[in-house]
Amino acid sequence: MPELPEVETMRRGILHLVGSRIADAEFPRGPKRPISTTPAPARIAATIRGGQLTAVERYGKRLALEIELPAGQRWLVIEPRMTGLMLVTPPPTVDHARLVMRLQRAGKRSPQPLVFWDQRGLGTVRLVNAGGLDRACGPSVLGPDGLVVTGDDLQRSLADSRRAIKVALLDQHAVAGIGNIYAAEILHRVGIDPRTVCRRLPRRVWEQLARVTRTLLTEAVRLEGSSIGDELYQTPTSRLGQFQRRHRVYGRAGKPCRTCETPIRRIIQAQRSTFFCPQCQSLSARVGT
DNA sequence: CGTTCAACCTGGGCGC
DNA sequence: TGCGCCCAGGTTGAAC
Repeated sequence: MPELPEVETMRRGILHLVGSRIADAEFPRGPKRPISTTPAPARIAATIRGGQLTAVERYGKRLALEIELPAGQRWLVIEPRMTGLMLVTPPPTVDHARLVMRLQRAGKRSPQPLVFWDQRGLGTVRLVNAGGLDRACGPSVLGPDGLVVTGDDLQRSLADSRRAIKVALLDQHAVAGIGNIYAAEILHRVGIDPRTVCRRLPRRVWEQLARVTRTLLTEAVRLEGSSIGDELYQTPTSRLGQFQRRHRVYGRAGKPCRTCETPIRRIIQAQRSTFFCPQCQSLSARVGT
Protein backbone atom coordinates (compact mmCIF):
# COMPACT_ATOMS: atom_id res chain seq x y z
CA MET A 1 0.00 0.00 0.00
CA PRO A 2 2.07 2.86 1.14
CA GLU A 3 4.11 4.38 -1.61
CA LEU A 4 5.77 7.79 -1.45
CA PRO A 5 2.58 9.91 -1.21
CA GLU A 6 1.09 7.76 1.54
CA VAL A 7 4.31 7.69 3.56
CA GLU A 8 4.76 11.44 3.12
CA THR A 9 1.21 11.87 4.39
CA MET A 10 2.14 9.82 7.44
CA ARG A 11 5.18 11.99 8.01
CA ARG A 12 3.22 15.21 7.82
CA GLY A 13 0.52 13.80 10.04
CA ILE A 14 2.88 13.12 12.90
CA LEU A 15 5.23 16.09 12.49
CA HIS A 16 3.45 17.98 15.25
CA LEU A 17 4.78 15.40 17.70
CA VAL A 18 8.37 16.51 17.15
CA GLY A 19 9.72 17.79 20.45
CA SER A 20 7.76 15.24 22.46
CA ARG A 21 9.24 12.86 24.99
CA ILE A 22 8.58 9.17 24.54
CA ALA A 23 6.77 8.43 27.80
CA ASP A 24 6.22 4.82 26.87
CA ALA A 25 6.77 2.37 24.05
CA GLU A 26 5.69 -1.22 23.66
CA PHE A 27 5.27 -3.89 21.04
CA PRO A 28 2.00 -5.49 22.10
CA ARG A 29 2.18 -9.26 22.07
CA GLY A 30 -0.89 -10.90 20.67
CA PRO A 31 -1.77 -14.23 19.08
CA LYS A 32 -0.29 -13.13 15.79
CA ARG A 33 3.36 -13.40 14.94
CA PRO A 34 5.47 -10.38 15.76
CA ILE A 35 6.69 -8.14 12.97
CA SER A 36 10.34 -8.14 12.03
CA THR A 37 12.43 -5.81 14.18
CA THR A 38 16.11 -5.11 14.80
CA PRO A 39 17.05 -5.42 17.55
CA ALA A 40 14.38 -7.46 19.38
CA PRO A 41 11.13 -5.62 20.19
CA ALA A 42 11.72 -5.46 23.94
CA ARG A 43 15.17 -4.04 23.37
CA ILE A 44 13.90 -1.28 21.08
CA ALA A 45 11.12 -0.39 23.49
CA ALA A 46 13.43 -0.23 26.49
CA THR A 47 15.99 1.83 24.61
CA ILE A 48 13.71 4.54 23.26
CA ARG A 49 11.69 5.06 26.43
CA GLY A 50 12.48 8.48 27.81
CA GLY A 51 14.02 9.67 24.55
CA GLN A 52 12.95 12.79 22.71
CA LEU A 53 11.51 12.81 19.22
CA THR A 54 13.60 15.40 17.40
CA ALA A 55 12.63 14.93 13.74
CA VAL A 56 10.53 12.84 11.36
CA GLU A 57 12.10 12.15 7.98
CA ARG A 58 11.00 10.18 4.97
CA TYR A 59 13.32 8.26 2.69
CA GLY A 60 11.41 6.89 -0.28
CA LYS A 61 8.76 4.65 1.27
CA ARG A 62 10.49 4.58 4.67
CA LEU A 63 9.94 6.71 7.70
CA ALA A 64 12.76 7.63 10.08
CA LEU A 65 11.92 8.96 13.53
CA GLU A 66 14.94 10.74 14.95
CA ILE A 67 15.26 10.17 18.67
CA GLU A 68 17.64 11.87 21.05
CA LEU A 69 18.91 9.50 23.72
CA PRO A 70 21.60 9.80 26.42
CA ALA A 71 23.78 7.62 24.19
CA GLY A 72 23.27 9.99 21.25
CA GLN A 73 21.03 10.22 18.19
CA ARG A 74 19.17 7.14 17.06
CA TRP A 75 16.60 6.57 14.34
CA LEU A 76 13.55 4.38 14.36
CA VAL A 77 13.30 3.30 10.74
CA ILE A 78 9.81 2.11 9.89
CA GLU A 79 8.94 0.35 6.64
CA PRO A 80 5.16 0.10 6.29
CA ARG A 81 5.44 -2.30 3.32
CA MET A 82 1.94 -3.45 2.26
CA THR A 83 -0.42 -2.51 5.05
CA GLY A 84 1.52 -0.49 7.61
CA LEU A 85 0.13 2.80 8.93
CA MET A 86 1.16 5.48 11.40
CA LEU A 87 -1.82 6.61 13.44
CA VAL A 88 -2.52 9.18 16.12
CA THR A 89 -6.21 8.23 16.25
CA PRO A 90 -7.59 4.82 17.23
CA PRO A 91 -6.49 2.09 14.78
CA PRO A 92 -8.97 -0.01 12.73
CA THR A 93 -8.35 -3.04 14.93
CA VAL A 94 -6.65 -3.52 18.27
CA ASP A 95 -4.87 -6.76 17.39
CA HIS A 96 -2.81 -5.35 14.56
CA ALA A 97 -1.23 -2.55 16.55
CA ARG A 98 2.46 -3.48 16.29
CA LEU A 99 4.17 -0.61 18.11
CA VAL A 100 2.40 1.67 20.53
CA MET A 101 4.11 4.79 21.81
CA ARG A 102 2.84 7.49 24.11
CA LEU A 103 4.36 10.87 23.42
CA GLN A 104 4.41 13.59 26.05
CA ARG A 105 4.48 17.13 24.72
CA ALA A 106 5.77 19.89 26.94
CA GLY A 107 2.84 21.74 28.49
CA LYS A 108 0.30 19.03 27.69
CA ARG A 109 -1.46 17.10 30.40
CA SER A 110 -1.64 13.61 28.98
CA PRO A 111 0.56 11.83 26.45
CA GLN A 112 -0.60 11.44 22.84
CA PRO A 113 -0.69 7.96 21.32
CA LEU A 114 1.33 7.14 18.22
CA VAL A 115 0.73 3.70 16.78
CA PHE A 116 2.35 1.70 14.02
CA TRP A 117 -0.51 -0.50 12.81
CA ASP A 118 0.00 -3.25 10.25
CA GLN A 119 -2.64 -5.78 9.29
CA ARG A 120 -0.48 -8.16 7.31
CA GLY A 121 2.56 -7.68 9.45
CA LEU A 122 5.04 -7.48 6.59
CA GLY A 123 6.29 -4.13 7.84
CA THR A 124 9.59 -3.74 9.67
CA VAL A 125 10.95 -1.57 12.48
CA ARG A 126 14.64 -0.98 13.05
CA LEU A 127 16.48 1.10 15.64
CA VAL A 128 19.75 2.30 14.16
CA ASN A 129 22.58 4.77 14.70
CA ALA A 130 23.87 7.18 12.05
CA GLY A 131 25.73 4.42 10.23
CA GLY A 132 22.66 2.18 10.32
CA LEU A 133 20.50 4.98 8.96
CA ASP A 134 22.84 5.31 6.02
CA ARG A 135 22.78 1.57 5.44
CA ALA A 136 18.96 1.52 5.63
CA CYS A 137 18.11 4.70 3.75
CA GLY A 138 21.32 6.07 2.25
CA PRO A 139 22.22 6.55 -1.41
CA SER A 140 23.59 3.02 -1.74
CA VAL A 141 20.04 1.76 -1.09
CA LEU A 142 17.76 4.50 -2.36
CA GLY A 143 18.04 6.65 -5.47
CA PRO A 144 16.85 10.26 -5.77
CA ASP A 145 13.49 10.91 -4.16
CA GLY A 146 10.51 10.81 -6.49
CA LEU A 147 9.45 14.35 -5.55
CA VAL A 148 12.71 15.82 -6.85
CA VAL A 149 14.06 13.30 -9.37
CA THR A 150 15.44 14.81 -12.58
CA GLY A 151 15.62 13.61 -16.16
CA ASP A 152 19.38 13.34 -15.82
CA ASP A 153 18.95 11.13 -12.75
CA LEU A 154 16.70 8.73 -14.64
CA GLN A 155 18.81 8.75 -17.74
CA ARG A 156 21.93 8.01 -15.76
CA SER A 157 20.47 5.04 -13.96
CA LEU A 158 18.10 3.58 -16.55
CA ALA A 159 18.96 4.61 -20.10
CA ASP A 160 21.19 1.58 -20.63
CA SER A 161 18.95 -0.89 -18.83
CA ARG A 162 17.43 -3.85 -20.67
CA ARG A 163 14.52 -4.04 -18.25
CA ALA A 164 10.95 -3.02 -19.06
CA ILE A 165 10.34 0.59 -18.01
CA LYS A 166 7.54 -0.35 -15.58
CA VAL A 167 9.80 -2.79 -13.75
CA ALA A 168 12.65 -0.28 -13.72
CA LEU A 169 10.49 2.46 -12.16
CA LEU A 170 9.85 0.14 -9.21
CA ASP A 171 13.59 -0.16 -8.60
CA GLN A 172 14.23 1.95 -5.51
CA HIS A 173 17.89 2.34 -6.46
CA ALA A 174 16.83 4.24 -9.57
CA VAL A 175 14.21 6.46 -7.98
CA ALA A 176 12.88 6.19 -4.44
CA GLY A 177 9.20 6.07 -3.64
CA ILE A 178 7.40 4.79 -6.73
CA GLY A 179 5.29 1.66 -6.24
CA ASN A 180 2.83 -0.32 -8.32
CA ILE A 181 0.04 2.27 -8.38
CA TYR A 182 2.09 5.31 -9.25
CA ALA A 183 4.28 3.48 -11.78
CA ALA A 184 1.14 2.65 -13.77
CA GLU A 185 -0.29 6.15 -13.47
CA ILE A 186 2.98 7.85 -14.43
CA LEU A 187 3.40 5.73 -17.56
CA HIS A 188 -0.16 6.38 -18.68
CA ARG A 189 0.31 10.10 -18.34
CA VAL A 190 3.51 10.03 -20.36
CA GLY A 191 2.00 7.66 -22.91
CA ILE A 192 4.64 4.95 -22.62
CA ASP A 193 3.91 1.24 -23.00
CA PRO A 194 4.99 -0.34 -19.69
CA ARG A 195 6.69 -3.18 -21.57
CA THR A 196 9.07 -0.89 -23.42
CA VAL A 197 12.71 -1.75 -22.83
CA CYS A 198 14.45 1.21 -21.18
CA ARG A 199 17.34 1.44 -23.63
CA ARG A 200 14.91 1.73 -26.53
CA LEU A 201 13.31 4.87 -25.15
CA PRO A 202 14.27 8.11 -26.89
CA ARG A 203 16.43 10.47 -24.84
CA ARG A 204 13.81 13.14 -24.40
CA VAL A 205 11.39 10.85 -22.54
CA TRP A 206 13.58 10.72 -19.43
CA GLU A 207 12.95 14.39 -18.90
CA GLN A 208 9.21 13.89 -19.42
CA LEU A 209 9.14 10.87 -17.14
CA ALA A 210 10.91 12.76 -14.38
CA ARG A 211 8.63 15.76 -14.73
CA VAL A 212 5.45 13.68 -14.66
CA THR A 213 6.81 11.68 -11.73
CA ARG A 214 7.40 14.85 -9.73
CA THR A 215 4.10 16.49 -10.54
CA LEU A 216 1.98 13.37 -10.12
CA LEU A 217 3.55 12.43 -6.79
CA THR A 218 3.25 16.02 -5.60
CA GLU A 219 -0.43 16.04 -6.50
CA ALA A 220 -0.92 12.67 -4.79
CA VAL A 221 0.70 14.06 -1.63
CA ARG A 222 -1.65 17.04 -1.77
CA LEU A 223 -4.60 14.64 -1.90
CA GLU A 224 -3.09 12.56 0.94
CA GLY A 225 -2.45 9.42 -1.11
CA SER A 226 -4.66 6.70 -2.56
CA SER A 227 -7.24 4.72 -0.57
CA ILE A 228 -8.40 1.85 -2.75
CA GLY A 229 -10.14 -1.49 -2.54
CA ASP A 230 -10.80 -2.27 1.09
CA GLU A 231 -9.66 1.27 1.94
CA LEU A 232 -7.13 -0.05 4.38
CA TYR A 233 -4.98 2.98 3.83
CA GLN A 234 -5.77 6.02 5.94
CA THR A 235 -3.94 9.11 7.12
CA PRO A 236 -2.61 9.41 10.71
CA THR A 237 -5.94 11.02 11.65
CA SER A 238 -8.01 8.27 9.97
CA ARG A 239 -8.96 10.21 6.88
CA LEU A 240 -9.04 8.44 3.52
CA GLY A 241 -6.73 9.55 0.75
CA GLN A 242 -8.37 11.11 -2.30
CA PHE A 243 -5.92 10.53 -5.13
CA GLN A 244 -7.70 7.33 -6.19
CA ARG A 245 -10.26 9.63 -7.84
CA ARG A 246 -7.51 10.66 -10.22
CA HIS A 247 -6.39 7.13 -11.10
CA ARG A 248 -6.61 6.54 -14.82
CA VAL A 249 -5.47 2.94 -15.11
CA TYR A 250 -4.61 1.31 -11.79
CA GLY A 251 -7.19 -1.29 -10.82
CA ARG A 252 -9.34 -0.49 -13.87
CA ALA A 253 -8.83 -3.61 -16.03
CA GLY A 254 -11.62 -3.93 -18.59
CA LYS A 255 -12.96 -0.47 -17.89
CA PRO A 256 -12.80 2.26 -20.54
CA CYS A 257 -9.71 4.44 -20.60
CA ARG A 258 -10.59 7.86 -19.19
CA THR A 259 -8.87 9.44 -22.18
CA CYS A 260 -9.86 7.29 -25.18
CA GLU A 261 -12.45 4.74 -24.00
CA THR A 262 -10.27 1.77 -24.99
CA PRO A 263 -10.54 -1.00 -22.37
CA ILE A 264 -7.69 -0.93 -19.86
CA ARG A 265 -5.50 -4.03 -19.98
CA ARG A 266 -3.98 -5.91 -17.08
CA ILE A 267 -0.77 -7.85 -17.60
CA ILE A 268 1.79 -9.36 -15.25
CA GLN A 269 5.32 -7.99 -15.04
CA ALA A 270 7.81 -9.18 -12.45
CA GLN A 271 4.98 -11.07 -10.75
CA ARG A 272 2.91 -7.96 -10.27
CA SER A 273 -0.10 -6.50 -12.02
CA THR A 274 0.48 -3.78 -14.58
CA PHE A 275 -2.44 -1.72 -15.85
CA PHE A 276 -2.24 0.29 -19.06
CA CYS A 277 -4.19 1.62 -22.02
CA PRO A 278 -3.09 -0.12 -25.22
CA GLN A 279 -4.22 2.91 -27.22
CA CYS A 280 -2.78 5.83 -25.24
CA GLN A 281 0.35 3.88 -24.38
CA SER A 282 1.01 2.34 -27.76
CA LEU A 283 4.29 2.49 -29.63
CA SER A 284 2.95 5.11 -32.04
CA ALA A 285 1.68 7.32 -29.24
CA ARG A 286 5.08 7.05 -27.64
CA VAL A 287 7.14 7.89 -30.68
CA GLY A 288 4.79 10.70 -31.46
CA THR A 289 3.91 10.04 -35.07
C1' DC B 1 22.83 -8.63 -16.27
C1' DG B 2 18.05 -9.94 -15.90
C1' DT B 3 14.08 -12.88 -14.83
C1' DT B 4 11.36 -16.07 -11.96
C1' DC B 5 9.89 -17.95 -7.84
C1' DA B 6 9.14 -18.36 -3.02
C1' DA B 7 8.69 -16.34 1.30
C1' DC B 8 7.15 -13.18 4.72
C1' DC B 9 1.54 -12.40 6.49
C1' DT B 10 -3.72 -11.34 6.84
C1' DG B 11 -8.10 -11.00 4.91
C1' DG B 12 -11.58 -10.10 1.22
C1' DG B 13 -13.90 -11.89 -2.77
C1' DC B 14 -15.38 -15.43 -5.87
C1' DG B 15 -16.83 -19.96 -7.83
C1' DC B 16 -18.60 -24.28 -6.56
C1' DT C 1 -21.67 -22.60 5.23
C1' DG C 2 -17.38 -24.27 3.88
C1' DC C 3 -13.40 -24.97 0.83
C1' DG C 4 -10.09 -23.81 -2.31
C1' DC C 5 -8.23 -20.47 -5.02
C1' DC C 6 -6.83 -15.76 -6.46
C1' DC C 7 -5.83 -11.18 -5.28
C1' DA C 8 -3.51 -7.10 -2.74
C1' DG C 9 -0.11 -0.67 -2.02
C1' DG C 10 6.60 -4.19 -0.82
C1' DT C 11 11.04 -6.27 -0.25
C1' DT C 12 14.56 -9.86 -0.20
C1' DG C 13 17.26 -13.79 -1.45
C1' DA C 14 18.06 -17.96 -4.08
C1' DA C 15 18.10 -20.31 -8.41
C1' DC C 16 18.72 -20.22 -13.24
